[in-house]
Amino acid sequence: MSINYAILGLLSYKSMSGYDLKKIIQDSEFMPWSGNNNQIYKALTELHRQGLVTNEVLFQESSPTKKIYTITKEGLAALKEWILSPVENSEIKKPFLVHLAFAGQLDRNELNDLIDRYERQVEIQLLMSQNYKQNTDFLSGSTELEKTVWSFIKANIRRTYEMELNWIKDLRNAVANIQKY
Amino acid sequence: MSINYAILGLLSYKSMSGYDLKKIIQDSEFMPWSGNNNQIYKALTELHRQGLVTNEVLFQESSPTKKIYTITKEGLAALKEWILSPVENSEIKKPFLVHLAFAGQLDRNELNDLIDRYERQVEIQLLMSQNYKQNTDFLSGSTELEKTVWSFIKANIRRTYEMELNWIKDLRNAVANIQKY
DNA sequence: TGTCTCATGTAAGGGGTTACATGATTCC
DNA sequence: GGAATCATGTAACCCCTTACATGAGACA
Repeated sequence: MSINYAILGLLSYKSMSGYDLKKIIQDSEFMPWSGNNNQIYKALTELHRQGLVTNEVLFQESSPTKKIYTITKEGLAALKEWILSPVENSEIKKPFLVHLAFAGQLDRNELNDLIDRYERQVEIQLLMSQNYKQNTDFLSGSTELEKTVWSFIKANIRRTYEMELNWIKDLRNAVANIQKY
Repeated sequence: MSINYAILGLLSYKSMSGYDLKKIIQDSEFMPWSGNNNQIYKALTELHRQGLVTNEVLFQESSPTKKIYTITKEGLAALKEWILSPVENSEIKKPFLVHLAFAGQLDRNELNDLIDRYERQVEIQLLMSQNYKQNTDFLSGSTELEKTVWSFIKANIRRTYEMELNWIKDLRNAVANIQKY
């Protein structure tokens, strides 16, 4: 899954600059790219070379010149083809599970502390994902279908954190009920 | 989070060769490394250089010579320090969510098909994670604490897939109830 | 005065991936 | 005869990350 298709997808909603794309991708929780300059500007150069986007240079007073990118009909076709192509498997990295796997090295207090710290970490992530007022309202605003899928994307993230919090509580109880250490 | 600590952790359970470590890491669902040769053998060379492991060369008839790695007391100290160090945030990459974000490009049938295919994909992943008889029984076998944490690691993965399947069902219902496309 | 935002781009380095290399034994 | 397992290692490549570079205006 290349960032190029995510960029095409965002441009299918609205024409915008590399800088705008960068902010959206960086702030998004479900797009798995950091959105650093190198990625964005290299991707846009490549998409332009392939004729999937065009750009219009916009001179501004009191701000740097920017390039507004617009998706072409070839770009829309490539986007649709990609959306329907096989979906890569999810990748889930939870460093906590690796720490936990070797909890045999810890005493009771140290393990409880590790679990407590992880719980607070996940609570913070859940709060941030809920409080986050996206500057991407235009992305979820147009049709009823689009509103639905974007709300479900948010719900997917929220449920992931909620599941994790429930699991942590069960883990803590199970650990507390162990007699011998 | 470096693979080096995962290797130290595995060696804290049992001394073994790079080849053994490779198989365990490749087969494990929660250790986020592919476990290719380059990673494993480079990590072992580095751990050896740092004095965190020692190795013993073992000549065999009818099999290649192998090196059995054993964790040192410095290695155990480094491992424990790492387990108690701050846990990195989880990273969750779900390419399906990116496809879904641009579902506005699809008609009803195409979207339903996309959802159905993802559901089957997750069902298969859930089945594989359940049916998987680990050759790492020795890892979960020693103390009650270790048995508990390893069963919770498995449960975490299982619950992740179950949550996803529930979410897919809700998504399908919500999409079906949309009148206008 | 220093930091933030806007705006685009480059350079260096680190980590990961696949593929190559060897060679005996076992299984189909 | 061909593939898989055991076993260790190297080489080339790609992607991603951080940091550098420029420069004006706004805000504290």
